[in-house]
Amino acid sequence: MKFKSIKGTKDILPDETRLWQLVEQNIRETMELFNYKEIRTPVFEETSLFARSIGELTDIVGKEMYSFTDRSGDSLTLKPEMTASVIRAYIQHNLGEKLPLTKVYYISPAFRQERPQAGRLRQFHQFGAEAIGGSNPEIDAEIIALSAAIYKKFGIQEFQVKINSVGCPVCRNEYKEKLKEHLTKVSDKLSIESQKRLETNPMRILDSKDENDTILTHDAPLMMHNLCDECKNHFEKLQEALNILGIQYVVDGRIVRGLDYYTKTAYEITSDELGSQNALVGGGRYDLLVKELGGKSTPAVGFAAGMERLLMVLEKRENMKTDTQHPKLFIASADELSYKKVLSEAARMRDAGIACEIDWLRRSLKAQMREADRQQADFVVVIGEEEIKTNTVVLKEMKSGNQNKLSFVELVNFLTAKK
RNA sequence: GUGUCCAUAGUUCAGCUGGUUAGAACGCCAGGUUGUGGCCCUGGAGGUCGAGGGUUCAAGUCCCUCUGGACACCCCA
Repeated sequence: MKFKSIKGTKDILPDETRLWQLVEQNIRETMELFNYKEIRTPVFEETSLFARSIGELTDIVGKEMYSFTDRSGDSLTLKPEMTASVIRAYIQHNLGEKLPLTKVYYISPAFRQERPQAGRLRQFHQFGAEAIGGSNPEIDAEIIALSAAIYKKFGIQEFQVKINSVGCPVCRNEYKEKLKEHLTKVSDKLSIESQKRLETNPMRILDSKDENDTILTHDAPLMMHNLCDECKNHFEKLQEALNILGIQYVVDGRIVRGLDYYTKTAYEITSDELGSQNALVGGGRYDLLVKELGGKSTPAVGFAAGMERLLMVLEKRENMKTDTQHPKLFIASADELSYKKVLSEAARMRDAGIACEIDWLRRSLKAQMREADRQQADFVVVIGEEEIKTNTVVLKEMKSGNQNKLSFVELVNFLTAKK
């Protein structure tokens, strides 16, 4: 085969789009229930936007982003996530001046050049929300509640909300030293991967998948036990708010974030029904990002979730039957001469807002009936010499097989009433 | 980036230790009373056996490389 979709990308075929539309619609409804408004940003941005937000040090930049140079020599990047783009738009359009608290949501493709595996593609789709301009822990709780509400709307109950606090620059730096000191004592017993992490990102050792690492770090200090007064208070108030909102959660001190702009609340929603990549949602507070990207210091909190992962969970339950798109009426022609009348009737139906289909391949009547059945048309009319002469049609209801005679005018009225 | 497994019709798969024109089911097309679908019956189309090299008298079947897929590690914005 000459052309194939790029590694790690997928076509969403006509048989699948109905489900996607339904899922998107449910996400929108829930977002709007919480009064978040949709924002759409371009698929590509200046590379430096992401380099800046992610931090040039990590090997994400350059290694896992789709970056390219355009003809004017500018380095551009297909967005690997939405938050940076949303914040860029927030700053660029001074959204904070119109509204002290900006609440936006998105559904968007994103691109990362990683090795594909279960729940991981190179072009994937994210939905998420950001609340920009508020520092109160109740907003963090709302974001968590909103993300959980979306899964509940789909009837998914089997997920875990795990919360943690990653502190702020003040308490986190102190904590990092303490952690490093602790881990260095057992460094020779850690996995090779974790020994490397001790240099690059010691907090990641806490969520290592190596069982032995987990045992070795069972008494390691956790950020949540080393918070400054302000962060500690925020974390307590968050839990209070979650209790009021009736959100089931567990505190998991091993949830970490790799980037410095994250502050205080960090949370994940995970599912056992996914593979190794078991996170449905990742989110939290990022009070330092707006300023980092050139805006004025503005607190913000948000979440991002994977569409494909949501669909993976949905596909495991059979109750997700979607009503397939189908024409209301199929107009068959009995003979070659009547084809013109079929065309004009189809146009008349569509003008009247009645979804209709005809046979474009000039097949036999039998084949047309088969086609009407396959298309799941509710009704079929056959137009031939007789019908044209008498100005009537026989309307067949496919489900029952019943047929009755109508004039062309009555046909439109009948079907309009059936809409 | 690393590892394991995999790659045959549109789809799901069969093809034994290498041996004549590569099969099945479903799907698709056409017929089975000349103006009526589903079920059933009959027939048909459709495959450079992922690509390229090699071993052999002979390769879908063995070997190598590449590409792609699945899963895990890594990474995780």
